[in-house]
Amino acid sequence: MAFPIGELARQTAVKVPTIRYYEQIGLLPEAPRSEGNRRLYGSTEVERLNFIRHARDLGFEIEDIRELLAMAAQPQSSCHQVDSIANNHLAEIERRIASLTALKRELTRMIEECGHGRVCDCRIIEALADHSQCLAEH
Amino acid sequence: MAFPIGELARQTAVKVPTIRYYEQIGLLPEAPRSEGNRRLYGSTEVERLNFIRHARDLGFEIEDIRELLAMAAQPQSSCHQVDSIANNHLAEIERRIASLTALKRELTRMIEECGHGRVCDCRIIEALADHSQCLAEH
DNA sequence: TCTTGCTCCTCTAGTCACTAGAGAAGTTAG
DNA sequence: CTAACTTCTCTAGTGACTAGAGGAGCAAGA
Repeated sequence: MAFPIGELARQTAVKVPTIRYYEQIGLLPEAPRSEGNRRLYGSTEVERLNFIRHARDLGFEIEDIRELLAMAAQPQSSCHQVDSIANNHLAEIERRIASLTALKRELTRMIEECGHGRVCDCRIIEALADHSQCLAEH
Repeated sequence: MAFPIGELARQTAVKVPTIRYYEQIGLLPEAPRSEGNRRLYGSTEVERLNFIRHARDLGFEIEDIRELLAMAAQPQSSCHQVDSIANNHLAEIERRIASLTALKRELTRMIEECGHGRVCDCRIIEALADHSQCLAEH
């Protein structure tokens, strides 16, 4: 029933030091200890840690996850707040995609214009140096 | 001709503590000082800092910028390395866009399935909790 | 000349989410 | 009994800044 931290790490694909870190910041409750002072876990912790890992994979921040866990613990309450966290996160992701796409366009253009010659003619260096080329102005 | 750090900050839109930080890590050379120990700058520093800021805006890491600056200082050498840094960076950006797009898809699906009712029926919480829904399996 | 308010100085510590490493102690297999 | 492995605690490092304390310089107005 009870297994040590390495086994929990294997079952959830979360590294051992990360699990200890999550305990330290209170994302996981303090684990009961064996006689030899090792942390002991059960299936509840596997579930909780999987929840955390999945949310992290999706890019949620630790504080978001803290809130999501608190809400998941109150199944009778409205999921309006859950929805709002997820929607905020989606908006943030969309912002990041848009900004990265703009960067990609600019970089691609810079690279295409580079004649692969000497640095003194390099369009990449030039584009970076030239104040007037900054992203804000596109 | 020579102006203080605040003026450099204004001209380049880089914050004062950031400029001092760049000097500390050697991205900017140590500035000469006035009698009252204030850093003094000229147009050379404006150009260098604009280059740095633009590269940072484009998402280049400090170490990349260090290399780009070193190359820009040798205008007779080949720009092959410049091209390679830019291309690596472009590939990294494309990876990030792809990964964010996958997250967006997953999040959108989760949000759409959420019936906006109680937490006990919330598809978002469920999707996060459910081990089998993890991204790796898509 | 004095004061007010701004800018600047150095230094330390905090952010986020871990990751690395040291040194000691418990556990398991042969 | 020993060797190899896992676990323990603790500290410090990562990247790229940001915040704050406490003190000094400087420019303009009364």
